Amino acid sequence: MPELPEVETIRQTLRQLVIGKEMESVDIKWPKIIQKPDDMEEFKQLLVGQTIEEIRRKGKFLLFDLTDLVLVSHLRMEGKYGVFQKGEEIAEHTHITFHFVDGTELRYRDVRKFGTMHLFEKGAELDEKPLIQLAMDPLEEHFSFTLFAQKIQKSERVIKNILLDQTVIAGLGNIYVDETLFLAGIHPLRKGNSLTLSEIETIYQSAVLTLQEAIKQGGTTIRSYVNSQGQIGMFQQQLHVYGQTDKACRKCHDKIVKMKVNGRGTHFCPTCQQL
DNA sequence: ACGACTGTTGTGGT
DNA sequence: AACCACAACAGTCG
Repeated sequence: MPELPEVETIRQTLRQLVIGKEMESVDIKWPKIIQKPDDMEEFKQLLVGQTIEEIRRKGKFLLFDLTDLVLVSHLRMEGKYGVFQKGEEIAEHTHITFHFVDGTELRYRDVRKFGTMHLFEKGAELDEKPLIQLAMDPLEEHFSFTLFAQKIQKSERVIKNILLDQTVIAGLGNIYVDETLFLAGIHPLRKGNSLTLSEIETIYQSAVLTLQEAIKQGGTTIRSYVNSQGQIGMFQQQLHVYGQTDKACRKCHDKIVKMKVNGRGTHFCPTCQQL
């Protein structure tokens, strides 16, 4: 489900609901979500008494800064957070519940159970999986365009695949890669090593614009995404290519085409994005 | 009714 | 290095 704009919206909505809250206990219904530590009892024990001080985001990861620890959470396809009063009805597919001392609780729901959580000592989170290989995300202030361009220009892979690679640029998923390439006017099958510096610059700027606008709209809801307050996103109304198969291109009125690239559905305008 | 497809990522084989 | 098939799951759509 969520790509950078959805995760950022979740971060912003969740912050207001849980900052300053102290955990009393944790319930785990689907242990495989907990990747670190290995022992789920240890995960629970470590969290007791920890207070949520801040929530950060890196790419599609949420980082909960706690008193002494950092909880790194990836929502994969369907992960969601919500805050409830103790005793409120528990929605289906609720797998993890963080009980706070004030009687509220943070619940993690995930229909497909693909999400992951890793718990680290403060400061260690960037030196190990899953964050160690993660590239910078394009909304970071010190994003290195030079490094980004180098990685693209020495690659034989097609640009669609490169942009989905979180070790090259973090935060883009299937929706925003297709939208970024449309805005940039670049065909998804262009090889990395065929792109000029100027084209890569255009791609980077298109990504930033697309992501910033999507965040303004609270993300994209295709079928199930909601933020931490249960609200859907609005950016789906502004999609130019993703999910627009056979519709008229909003720029040139040619038909949007869908094809498979590396197993992923890929949408583009054959007129605006030529090889 | 059933296979194909889905906003993600990791692994193992070639 | 990089692609493919497949895996983890559950729901929806044609």
